[in-house]
Amino acid sequence: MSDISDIFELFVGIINNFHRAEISLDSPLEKMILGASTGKIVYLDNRRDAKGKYEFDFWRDIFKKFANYSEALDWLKSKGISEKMLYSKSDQFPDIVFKAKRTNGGFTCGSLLEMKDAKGSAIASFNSTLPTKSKSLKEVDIINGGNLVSRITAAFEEVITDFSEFYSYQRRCFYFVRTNKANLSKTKISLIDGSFFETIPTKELIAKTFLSIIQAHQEAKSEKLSDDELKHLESILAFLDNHNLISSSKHIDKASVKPRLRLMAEVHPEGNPHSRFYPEIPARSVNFIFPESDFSFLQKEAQINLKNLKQTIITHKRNGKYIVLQYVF
DNA sequence: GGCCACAAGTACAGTCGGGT
DNA sequence: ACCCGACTGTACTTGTGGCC
Repeated sequence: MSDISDIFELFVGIINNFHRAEISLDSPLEKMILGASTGKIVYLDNRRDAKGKYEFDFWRDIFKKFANYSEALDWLKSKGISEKMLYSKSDQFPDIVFKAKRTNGGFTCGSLLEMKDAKGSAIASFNSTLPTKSKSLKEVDIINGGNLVSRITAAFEEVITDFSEFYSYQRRCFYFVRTNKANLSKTKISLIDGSFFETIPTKELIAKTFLSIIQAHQEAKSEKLSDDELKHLESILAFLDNHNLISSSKHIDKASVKPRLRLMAEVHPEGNPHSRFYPEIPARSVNFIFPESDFSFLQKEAQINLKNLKQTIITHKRNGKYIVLQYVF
């Protein structure tokens, strides 16, 4: 499993900015992230607001390398990035890709980050991407049904050799989640390791979803499928692992409308660290939640100033223990 | 202990806008 | 122009805590 030191640094940066009162519990999540992580972002989904609202020019370092704007633009165009894309909001997964570091064997760091902001106490639904503990850029492209994210990331990383290794490198996923943003006495903010939401593999989750639809029909019609038929179905449904192919609208012969399946996921309270299942996470707190298996990393980072942070442990019903670094207002 | 009011959770549909 | 994902809004259902 790759190093999470960059995500830890991001968290420390966010806490420091809270301390300096540069941000508060109701600041935009993007402002919190962008203000704490300069120079390590190699894909940013909302380049428009970053520049317009948070004084963060995603392309600044690229432009610095060229004598003038048009030279930079020519280079970007050669990488498949049009002028129109520079400061747009692409609405793709993820919100942010962090820079991967090279090791002698391959890569480390380079995590993916997705933000979820909700007025109520439930985590905003996952619209198109089922949450997982890790994904490669290749998988990201499949989810998005295009290669915009990997194109921009690759341009930033200046990958020339070993692209396929870079492309299939498994990056850890983190979720920056706020709940109750409308009520500051209840607000909770957490940077959460993706494994918290992945208790069974996505492929299995999709297969079981369709199986459950079939079973619901069995019950509704009170017609039983045989065990053999169900087993056969299960093995067929195991093919359905490509989210993009499921959710794209379907051209059906002779039909004048195109059915469009939307795979959305809503977080069960047991999988929501901000729910009553986890009283260790109080209102008005900012948390970093990561698996116990990363504890050795924490010890390595112990020299970093942690004096304002409380350290506790929560137990996920299915995934075991998670360490929580916590700042409470 | 049961009822009620409100909060939390669930399940959708509708809208908007970016990318191709 | 078309395709599709993110975001928004809301109605309905379930859970909970206070009160009689």
